[in-house]
Amino acid sequence: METGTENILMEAKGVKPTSNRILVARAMLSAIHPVSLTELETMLMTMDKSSIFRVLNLFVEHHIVHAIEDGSGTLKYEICDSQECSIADMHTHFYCEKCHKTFCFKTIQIPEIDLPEGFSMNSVNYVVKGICPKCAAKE
Amino acid sequence: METGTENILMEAKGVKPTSNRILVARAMLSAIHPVSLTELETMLMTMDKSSIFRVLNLFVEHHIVHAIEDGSGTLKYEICDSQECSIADMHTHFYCEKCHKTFCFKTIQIPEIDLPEGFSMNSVNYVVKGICPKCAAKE
DNA sequence: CGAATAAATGCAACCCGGTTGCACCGTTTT
DNA sequence: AAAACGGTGCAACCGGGTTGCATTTATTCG
Repeated sequence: METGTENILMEAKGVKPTSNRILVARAMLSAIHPVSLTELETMLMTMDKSSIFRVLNLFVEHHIVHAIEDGSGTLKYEICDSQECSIADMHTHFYCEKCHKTFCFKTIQIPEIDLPEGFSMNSVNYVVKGICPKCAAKE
Repeated sequence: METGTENILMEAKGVKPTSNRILVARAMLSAIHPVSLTELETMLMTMDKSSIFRVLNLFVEHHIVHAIEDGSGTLKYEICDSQECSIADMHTHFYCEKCHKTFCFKTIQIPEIDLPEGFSMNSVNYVVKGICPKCAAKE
């Protein structure tokens, strides 16, 4: 298999690029919206759900992808833009309640807040729910 | 049964205060943290899970309570403070990854963002994940 | 190189939160 | 009092997520 962006991503984070992992990474890179486990399952019919699940978890641990809770009830995943994928890199998401798609507002940073004394932050999730332009037009 | 805060809440929103609904409302008022369906189930052992579920959904529809996705995978519910419970009233939440409790930062408003053209907002969810003071001290 | 070891994968089964269909029961209406 | 309606409990279901285990694939080491 040819070495592509995927492998660079993984090797940079110390993850061995197995063929399955490359498949998952490619599928995610080709997706426009953040994808769910189930979506990946249908995209990668050669792979078992549990394998995809484990690859995703591995990726999350190694900050190759991050998980988004968009309020649909199912987790969505997307490739981290930056090497760090720290809180400052996290962006806002939008969940359309009509078409059930999740949008990334990559240009909109999550506004920071001051936590009360003693609380320490690991991650932030900022999701706006509403209607996307396409669905609004369909009315 | 004595008329209390619960009934006023419900009647103000046009919801008939049945005994079960009063039970759910009381349980939620007595809780410190936002509660899940399962937690309510153990608090109200006389009620069936599906009944609690339906009461919660009814309350959400009538803006008596709102649902929070704290990233634990299970929905949490809490009584709305204000009559309106509009976006401006929504506050920030904190999910402790150690003790799995959800905290309300009622004083911290969710910072607003400008959505791209065409997107309309119905609700916002802002959740910070990390470690709470109690769990940090236990180390 | 080939055996021993470790890692990755597929399969099947499971868990659990959420949800629904349906029958029953209590309340309201006429 | 009968009919209509809403609320409730029960049981069953659904689907996302997760795990145990056996098998395959890759890696290490003699």
